This record gives sequence, structure tokens and C-alpha cells, in this order.
Amino acid sequence: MDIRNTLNEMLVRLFRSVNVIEERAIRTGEYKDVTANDMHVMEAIGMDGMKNMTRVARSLEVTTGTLTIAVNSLVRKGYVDRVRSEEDRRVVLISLSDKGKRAYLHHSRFHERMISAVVEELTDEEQQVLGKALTKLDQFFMTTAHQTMF
Amino acid sequence: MDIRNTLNEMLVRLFRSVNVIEERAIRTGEYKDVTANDMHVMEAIGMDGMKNMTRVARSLEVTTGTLTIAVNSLVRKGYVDRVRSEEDRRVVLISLSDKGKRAYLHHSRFHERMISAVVEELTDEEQQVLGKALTKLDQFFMTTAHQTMF
DNA sequence: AAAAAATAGTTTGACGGTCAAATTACCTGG
DNA sequence: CCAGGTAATTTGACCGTCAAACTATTTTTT
Repeated sequence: MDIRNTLNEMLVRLFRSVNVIEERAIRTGEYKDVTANDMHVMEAIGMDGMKNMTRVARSLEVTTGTLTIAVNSLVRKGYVDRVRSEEDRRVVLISLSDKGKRAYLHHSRFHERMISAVVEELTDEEQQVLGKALTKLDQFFMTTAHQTMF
Repeated sequence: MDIRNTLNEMLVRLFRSVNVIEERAIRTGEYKDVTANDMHVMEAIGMDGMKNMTRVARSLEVTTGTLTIAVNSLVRKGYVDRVRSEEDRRVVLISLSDKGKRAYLHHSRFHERMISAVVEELTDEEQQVLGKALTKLDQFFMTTAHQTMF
């Protein structure tokens, strides 16, 4: 069994369907006006307090201009609060509104199911190994892969 | 330390990173006018002969209208050939041109390089566990693909 | 302290990707 | 032959994205 083929096949198939399915999961729920992209922005903002635009944009790997547009729509729909920082008036701080937090939690159930599917039939030890492997890959993609041959 | 949270976070970030890197790899390569979406369409058409629009659209999970637009652009750029079927003149058959085939092979080498880079980062044990986890993830998306409740 | 440079965010203009619904062209079964 | 079904395209409306220009503010330099 060739691990490379498995990885490649899985990656290709996953990338082809993951967005479609996640989009469907989000839009059939209680929060019909939330796009998949909206949800990713909300995930990046997170539940814990305020973040500035640049930080969130960087974590999503989009420009701040792109994030501005996404946040405009989320503010209009009532999922995100936006305020200017008092310490540095160039900075804009964004956070999830109560409605945004509820939508976030609603969607996190989808992720929980996904994780359950992944880890079922993995032993505790295998789960640890997987965590380590993914962390390594994450590091790799954040640093090396962006600069080198790809 | 909650392993499930770690896994979830890493998966979300990895998917984002890989998408960004793939997009960048495609557009900075030899075939600069090919978008990531173009490449996915070419993958769905495949190397083996002609396919009709409906079949390709279904395999990509988009409407035929969406595919028409993508194929218009691919034909204009010379990557795809499009002919009407003689047996059933409603049907349009699409296939990769020689240039399209070269682009497809070029991109598949990118996949190989990326997979190699990933595999090199991981121990044998980590590779095995990752393969198992991705297989589970793939099954999760395939089996929940057409269910409605989340 | 004034001028210059840097930083944070928004706006603008242009594309690409998506869908639903209307439309065109063409089978096919009765 | 025609009524209904099927394959694909067109249309109109959004969303997501970027680069580049711009505004407002802060920091650095002189």
C-alpha cells in the first residue's frame, strides 16, 4: 500500500468536495444568511475578545481589503461588532456579536462530527501521533512551503 | 490539552494553507493563465477521451451553467476542445487539448512534489496514521455528502 | 516641532466563480 | 407529428479576491 498515492488521492478528493459540503451544512441550518466564507471569518475572529483586522486577515491569508468587505457584510447581518481602538485610532477591533457566537457554536457541531469521524477507531496513542503530525505539517506550510519551490 | 481541538484547528489551517499554496503554484508556473478552478475542471475531464458537460458538472458538483462558463474560458485559452456529438446533437463533448494535457501533467508533478515534501516531514508511523485519518475524513464527507441535517 | 515615513484600514476597479431561472436546440415515445 | 423531456447556453445577480490608490493616524527622523 503506497502512502503517497493514498495521500494524494485523499487530498484531491477532499479538496473537491469539502467546500461544497461545508457550505451546504452551514446554509441548511438555522443561520441561512451565513456563507462558508462568513463562517471562516467568524472562526478566525474567535470567541475570545477583540482582534484587529490585520491579524485576522493574516490568519486567513487574505488581504485586509478582502477582509474589510467580508466584515462589512457580517456587520450588516449582525454577526460581528466593529469598533475603533481608543489607544490607536488607526486600528479597528472586531469581535463576534451574541448572534455571531451562537452561529459559531452551531457550526462547531459540524466540526465536532468531522473530528469524531476522523478519530474513531484511532487509539489514544494514534490520536497523539496524528496531532503531532498535523502540527508539523502546519509548521511546514506556514514557513517553508510558502517560500520554496511550490 | 484537548487533542480534538488541536486536530480541528490543524485541519482547518492546513486546508486553507494547501489551497493558497496550490493556487500560487498554478499561477506562478509555466501555465500562468490557468486558475485553480480551471485545473480542477481539467482534472475532472481527465486524460481519457471525451466527456459530456452534464457528467463533468456532476462530478464537480456544480451546475452545467457554471461549467459552461469555465469551459468557455478554457476553450478560449486553448486547454480544452469542445465538439458537438454527432449521435445526439444536444450533447457537447469536451476533452483536453494537447496543451491541456501538458498542463495537467505539469500540475500532477506539483502534487507529487508536495506529497514528497509532506512525507519527508513525517516518520513512518506518522505517515500511516495520517493516511488512516484522511481516509476516515474522506469517508465522512462522502457519506454525509447528500444528507441534510447538521 | 515640523516633515517624512510607516502603519491600519477602506475604497475602487476588475475578474472569476457560483446559482437559479429563462431560453434554445434537440431527441423520443405515444 | 407533437408534447414532454433532456443537454447545454445565456442572463442577471451575488460573493470573494486582489492590487493599487487613498485616508487617517502614529512613529521616526531631522
